Amino acid sequence: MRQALRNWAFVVPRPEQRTAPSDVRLALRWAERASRPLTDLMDPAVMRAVLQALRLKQDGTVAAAETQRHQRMTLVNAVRYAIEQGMLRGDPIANVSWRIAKTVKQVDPRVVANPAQARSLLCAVSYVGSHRRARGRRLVGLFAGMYYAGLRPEEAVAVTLPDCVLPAEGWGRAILHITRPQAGKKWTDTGRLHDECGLKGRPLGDTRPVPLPPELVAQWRESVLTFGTADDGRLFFNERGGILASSTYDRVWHEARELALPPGLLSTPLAARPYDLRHSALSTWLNAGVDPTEVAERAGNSVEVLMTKYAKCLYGRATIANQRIEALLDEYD
DNA sequence: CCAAGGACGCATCAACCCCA
DNA sequence: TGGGGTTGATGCGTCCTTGG
Repeated sequence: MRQALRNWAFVVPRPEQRTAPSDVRLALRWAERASRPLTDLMDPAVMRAVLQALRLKQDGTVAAAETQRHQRMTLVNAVRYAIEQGMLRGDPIANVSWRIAKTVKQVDPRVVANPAQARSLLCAVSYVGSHRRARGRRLVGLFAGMYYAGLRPEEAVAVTLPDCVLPAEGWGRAILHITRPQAGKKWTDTGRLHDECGLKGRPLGDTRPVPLPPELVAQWRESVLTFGTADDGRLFFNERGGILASSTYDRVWHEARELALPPGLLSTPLAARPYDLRHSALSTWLNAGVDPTEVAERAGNSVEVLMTKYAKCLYGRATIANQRIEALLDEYD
């Protein structure tokens, strides 16, 4: 739905003020008046021009392949609906031969940070912002959770103290069950910036236990001691105790990157985005020889996706496999 | 294997808040 | 009261599962 509404931006003139429901009606009426007849789409030349236009962004430059795909998807759905309503006789898109832009499906190995780089990045996070307001210090644990436990950002943002087992020594555990995807105030049921829903691709109420390495447990314990938790028990929160917006931690991350990385690495894709910490975590585990089934379980995705997505990052696995086979054969020598 | 579909993330600028 | 610190809104981009 959000995607569909987004595409109205191509039709509706950008409003100077917030769009109230009555304005939507006005906009739809305007679109009706300003549009060409639907049947014009049956002319392949017109259809081709429409497809061509969907390749561009509002500023006129070519959009990313995934974005092009989404724009086209929305059009295909609209056309299907028109056919269903008897407003079009045939499928105008089928008449136009059109190649969909190729998209990259694998993780770029250059984004993966090694443990030393990850540690210095996390350390740098604590130096971001003033010490008193602690813009960075408050978020060290958030990023640590993405790196040491492979959490997705929206999972890390939602972690609460009651869901964690944080022993003084050794491994801990967190039970993930809700996430806080950022949707925008206009689109949530509650009218707040974030929605509350179940884990990605799973029914509401489903949970995923995630083991927490000792280094992370220590980090989170310290965070709770220093900053406490939000009213609802969340470990990480903004200055006013609210849910962290992606723009908030993204800014901190970029400042930390500038502090931690030498100029030569700063311009590379190395850990460019917070999500790359998760990529780093998963590829590190796989290369350490952890069973892919176990990695997939901890990460919360399927083995198939895991292995195809991280194919380019798996340079150490063949060696490990060879060693294991050799050891097994030696045993029976 | 690949396209579809939906959910989520990131960049950037505007707006707001807080404190000296 | 002004300016730095911080969060919010929005358009574009990515991740990942499903189903043919």
